[in-house]
Formats: sequence, structure tokens, C-alpha cells
Amino acid sequence: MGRSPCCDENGLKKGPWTQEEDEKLLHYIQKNGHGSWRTLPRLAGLNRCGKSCRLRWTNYLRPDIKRGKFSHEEEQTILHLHSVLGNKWSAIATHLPGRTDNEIKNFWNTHLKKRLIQMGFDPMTHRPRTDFFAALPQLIALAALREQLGGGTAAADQSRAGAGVAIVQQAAKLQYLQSLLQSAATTIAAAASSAPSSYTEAAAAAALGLGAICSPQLTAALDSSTTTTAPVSSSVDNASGQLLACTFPEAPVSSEEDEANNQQQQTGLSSYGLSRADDVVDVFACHGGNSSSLPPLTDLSDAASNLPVDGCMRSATASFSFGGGSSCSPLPWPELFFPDDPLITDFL
DNA sequence: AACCCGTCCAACCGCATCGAA
DNA sequence: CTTCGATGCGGTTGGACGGGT
Repeated sequence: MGRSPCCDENGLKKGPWTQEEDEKLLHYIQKNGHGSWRTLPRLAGLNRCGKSCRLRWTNYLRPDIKRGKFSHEEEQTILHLHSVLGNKWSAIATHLPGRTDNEIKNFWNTHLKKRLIQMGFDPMTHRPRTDFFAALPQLIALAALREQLGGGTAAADQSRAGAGVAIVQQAAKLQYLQSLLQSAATTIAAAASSAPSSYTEAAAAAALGLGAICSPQLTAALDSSTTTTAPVSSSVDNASGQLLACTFPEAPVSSEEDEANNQQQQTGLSSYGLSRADDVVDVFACHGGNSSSLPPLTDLSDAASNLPVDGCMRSATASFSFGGGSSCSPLPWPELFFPDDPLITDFL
């Protein structure tokens, strides 16, 4: 229970390791193994605490350490495993031979986390963040429009009475809806274009779904290159929004399965599942999967169950419920613009 | 050339966990 | 069962470095 006092001891060197120290440590471990880290520094002739020696060995000197940039596959593995395991860096590291937990942690904090945030994903939950401000320009414009059209006094209303005003108001409402939907679809498509492939299928599918409502052109553009029965997860090409096949080379299902399942159930961490087929794992498992699949990582099944049978669309759309949950209104303050319109209110 | 700022990453710190006494 | 030492793990820090102004 108690804390190790080793690093509190005075007189022990701290800070960066010198080449001489490295050589001593490497030499000793190669000859004797590390044995007890506590006694190792003394036996190896190092003025360091055992903890520091262990860290230096595991993170730097170990001969099987892989150096250099993370490959795309490694990135995908990290993203996926993090969505399942959370910040269990050591557990994640066991699936990436030659990579240390420290290295993965650093890579996550400096690259992947930021990228997810930029894409509008919550890096902890791997779910889209609610961003009310995305629709703010439309809200402001519509508020101004509404003010002009019918937001004034009763007298003013009377003076504008007539079918003409009503028609214009309806047109404004429709414009508002289309504007918001278009904006959402475009945002998703843009996010997908810079996304790691783990995320792009959901984004593309969600954009497709929204596009179907608001923009036939966008829908056609996305749909023409979408293969809804693709056997593996897909990604969206940066330039064109085309869906590209992308396999997932790790098979991270292991002893952590139980823990992962628990975590999924507790937090609804991810919008995608995990399935296995001949050492190729679907990042999204949105095409049916098989019996060994982990259960869905999302608690958004309500939203998903209302959608077409296509599994991909289901999981993807579930993950892109813009309100941040199935029970929330996906758009901010609908009552502001459609106070008396139950249809619109329900829709929103 | 000097400064600023952001990024990267090795290393540290402190808590958690495990196992032996 | 309790205590305590050893180790593991995750969060955080701080220095090196590079690019921009």
C-alpha cells in the first residue's frame, strides 16, 4: 500500500540519462536480468533509484523497442483500443509490439487527441461533441429574419396581415431547416475528410443520412461511392468524400474483453463495435459482425433502432445524434423559431 | 539575430495494486 | 487479517527543438 520511498532518497541522480549510465544499465541487465529493480542500481553501479532504472529500460533501452513514427495501422489500433479500453496505456501497448505505454500515451496526447477534438469528437468518449455554436450563424440570421417578418407588435402584424406574410414565414422556416441540415451534413463530411478511418464511415453515413433530407446533390455524391455492404470498415477520401476500404490488422480482443465490456456498458464509450474475422477486425463492425463481436459500445440503441436495417447506417447515425444523446433535441432552441409548430418541434 | 510559441518526448511523481511476511 | 515493500501505471512536467515573426 505504502508509497515507494526509493525516489525520495537523497543523493540519487535525477534527470536525463547519460550514455555512460545507459551502458551500465544495459550491460547489467543483459548479463543478469533486471531481477529486483530496487537492488539493481547498486549492483549495476548506478546512482539512480530503481524506479528510474526500470523506466529507462522499459521506455528506452529495451532491445525490442520500435522507434520512429507510428504507422497508419498503429494509429488505427490505438484509436480503436482507446475507444474500448480508455486510458489503459499499458493494455493498449500490449497490442502494439515494440511500442511502450509511454510512447503511446505521448502520441495520443500530442496527436490523436487533438485530431479527435478538431473533428468534433470527444476524445474520452469517442462520440461527437455537442456543439451548439456550429449553427449559431443560422440562428442569428433567422432571428433577424423572424424579427422582420413577424416578431413585431400586434399592430405591425395586422398591418402585414395576409397570405403573403404567411408564405414568406413558411419559406423562412423551410430555409432555416434546410440550412441547418445542410450545415450539419457538410460539417460531418468535412470532419470525415480529415478523419482517421475509424471515424469516417460513421461520419460519411451520417452525412449521407442528413444529405438525403436536405441535399440531393450531396447525397448523390456520397452515395455513388458508398458500399453499404463493404466487408471491412471504410474511410472517406480527403478530396472527394469517397469511401475507401480500410482493414484493421490488429485483433485486440483478449483478456481485457470483460473489462472492455464493462466499460462499454458503463460509459457507452464508443459508437462502434468490434468484430473478428481471420485476424482482421472491423473498426466499426457495422456490417453485422459475428457471434464473437463485442456488444455495441453505444447506449444510443434507441436512436439506432428507429433507422433502416442497414447496420452501418444504424451505428453511424446513432453516433451522430447531434444533441449528444437520443433524448435531446439536436438543434438549439427550436422553440425560438417554431414555437407553435408541433411537427417541427417533434422533428427537432 | 533574437524572441516567441507550439510540439515533442523523456522522465518524474504519486497513487494503485500485488504479494510476501 | 494486516502490514509493508516492490512494482506497475497514468498524469504531468520541463527541457530540447523547430518554425514563424
